[in-house]
Amino acid sequence: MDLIPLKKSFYNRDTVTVAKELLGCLLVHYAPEGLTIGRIVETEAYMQGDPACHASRGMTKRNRPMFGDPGHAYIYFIYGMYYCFNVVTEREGLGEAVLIRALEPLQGISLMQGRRKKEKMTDLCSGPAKLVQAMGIEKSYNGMHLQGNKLFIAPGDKQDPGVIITTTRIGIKAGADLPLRFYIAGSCYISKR
DNA sequence: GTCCTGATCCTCT
DNA sequence: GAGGATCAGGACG
Repeated sequence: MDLIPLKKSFYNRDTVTVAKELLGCLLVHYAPEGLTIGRIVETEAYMQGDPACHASRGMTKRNRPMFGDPGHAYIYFIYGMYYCFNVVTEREGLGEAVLIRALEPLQGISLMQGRRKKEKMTDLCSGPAKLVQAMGIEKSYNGMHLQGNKLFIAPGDKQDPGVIITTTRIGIKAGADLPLRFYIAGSCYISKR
């Protein structure tokens, strides 16, 4: 399969479109310990005017990467223990992003199992904080662009990712009724609930 | 400065 | 199904 990073122009579009088209794409991380790859099976869109979006109340030290160039990573710390991985979308300065919520593990499975201290395939990447752990993504990647050769997203090997289901988002209160969560129908690697 | 909340996950019942 | 871990931001005084 081709492991060529998606171009900046892919991300510099409507956030919902990017969130849908990221489904089926591959998240690739060349870590010192080895290569891990996961197929994106679940995303959520966070947009301007959305109370749940960190950027909805202007720029702060924490959310500054969200206002950067499209195609940058925005990684943020939550609940004192976990990190979530987002990709910045739309034009620079707008402050929109897509949260990667779940992956189907493809390569580096044993590495993921070691990092997660879990054996089951469905326990490796079935949640935003889990996949960050399994992929070995660190907070130092915050604000980094995804066109390099360490951490990036590549087009999926299949043209058609399958049927995309649109539902309301998970685990948030503000804006909970907005249909901004997308996942691949039938995948057993999504974060359920 | 204090207080509260959260785009979570894990470990019990 | 419920509660704890654990900390940075944001709201308020």
